[in-house]
Amino acid sequence: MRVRFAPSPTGALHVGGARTALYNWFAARHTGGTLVLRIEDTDPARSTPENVEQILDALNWLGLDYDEGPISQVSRSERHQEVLAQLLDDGHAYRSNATKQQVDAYKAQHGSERGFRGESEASGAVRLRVPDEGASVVHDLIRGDTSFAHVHIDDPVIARADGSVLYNFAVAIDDLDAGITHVIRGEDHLSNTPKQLLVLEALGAPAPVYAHLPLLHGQDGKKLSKRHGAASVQEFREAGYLPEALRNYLALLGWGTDDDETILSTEELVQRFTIERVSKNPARFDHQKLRWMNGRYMRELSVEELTARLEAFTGRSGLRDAVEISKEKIQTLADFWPLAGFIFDGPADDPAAREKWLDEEGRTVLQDARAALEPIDPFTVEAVQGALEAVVAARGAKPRQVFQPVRVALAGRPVSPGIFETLAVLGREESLARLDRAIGL
RNA sequence: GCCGCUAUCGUCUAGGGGACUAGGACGCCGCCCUCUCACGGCGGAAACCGGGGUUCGAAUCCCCGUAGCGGUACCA
Repeated sequence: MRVRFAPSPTGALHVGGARTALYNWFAARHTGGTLVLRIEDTDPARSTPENVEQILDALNWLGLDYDEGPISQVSRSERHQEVLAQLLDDGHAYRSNATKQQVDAYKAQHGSERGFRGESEASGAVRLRVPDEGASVVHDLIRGDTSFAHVHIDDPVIARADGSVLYNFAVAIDDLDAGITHVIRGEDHLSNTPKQLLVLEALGAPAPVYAHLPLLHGQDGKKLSKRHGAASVQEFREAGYLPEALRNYLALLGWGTDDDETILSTEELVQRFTIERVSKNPARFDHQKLRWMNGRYMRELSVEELTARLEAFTGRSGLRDAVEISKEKIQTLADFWPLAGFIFDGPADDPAAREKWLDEEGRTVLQDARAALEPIDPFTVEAVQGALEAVVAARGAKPRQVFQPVRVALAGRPVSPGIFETLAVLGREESLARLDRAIGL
């Protein structure tokens, strides 16, 4: 099996494109086949080298490698011109100066039962001659056979007047030359497939097998875009998601196993993936489920590994102890600093929390707590826990009436990792200093 | 408008004629655990788009309708 991922460098790699890349990668790795990366840059107005770089970067971060490429589509223009000349020569294509208005007028005149057919002229854009009779059938592994009657298809422009080729032509030639056996791409390409089939047929060349993936939508059912929050792979990376979690989530958007397993490692995904099991209906992207899944993946990492990722993500070092006591409470890498940053940068400033927990009574609690903690050595989780529980007992208070003021004194906010663990990580000196500062307020 | 694709809980899905009082996951609700927030455990509410067929029997097959989406570019 030879498959390809062929993004157009007109912007960042979006999750829809990433999902397409992932499925191609699964198909190739599952069968021991080959994945070709091709950059569809035939639109000079929208394609930039920066975007190519960004796409390559995103694929790399996602952990998707390829066996051939990246090859630029424009780099193959010599070959494209050769085929174009051949089609012009043997009458499968012709030049035409017909404008959009003329095409519309033609169709208005002939009704819906007749696609546009132009006259051969000496100059102009190149159009492919579509037969009046018959139909092109797309053989699709996901959708079965879909038939498109030729009478409904306009003679498509396959090259601009300046000679540069267009997508529906280039894609057919490039897939053919690359020996692509299975074209796995988004469903938005299904309706244009007969035009590509017609190019191949004019050449007497064989067609690949297709697999048109259902599209991805935002939570509102509309096409996924910026309005839905993160939409590009880069944005998910910056939002603190793990590539392995994103792979798992994306894999399940349009594909599932017969036993409906949810957490599947990349190895399992490769082993179990088959195109035939891809769903036919469009899927909505659910950030909440991704978040949940990302949390699962983070908790499965060792403290060492998670620390390494968090240090890379935050650009800080010495995070290990803080990571260890925060691990169960965060779902993304970005959640860490808001939760545990106070350990390094000092208490956060939360007036509402101070007002609620560091009132007159709260400060007497802190004095008791300070007195109980002061003599402790070594300053371990067990030791501080014993000391604070003794304070609770001595005051006849509810546990939270003691723990919350201490928490706010240390963290500045009412939410933090476990209070005993936090004390132990901060150490005796720093803990007492923070209590003193809060008492003095 | 025309052409095409699709249609199971709010969302992702399992299901491919009888195993369906329709299963799982996220989310939601309740309870438990508990120093906050989480994590974890237990329980609950929640769906076969509508109408015709085919069949002894339809979520599963066919047709029509409806809805959503895609295409209809000298974009990809």
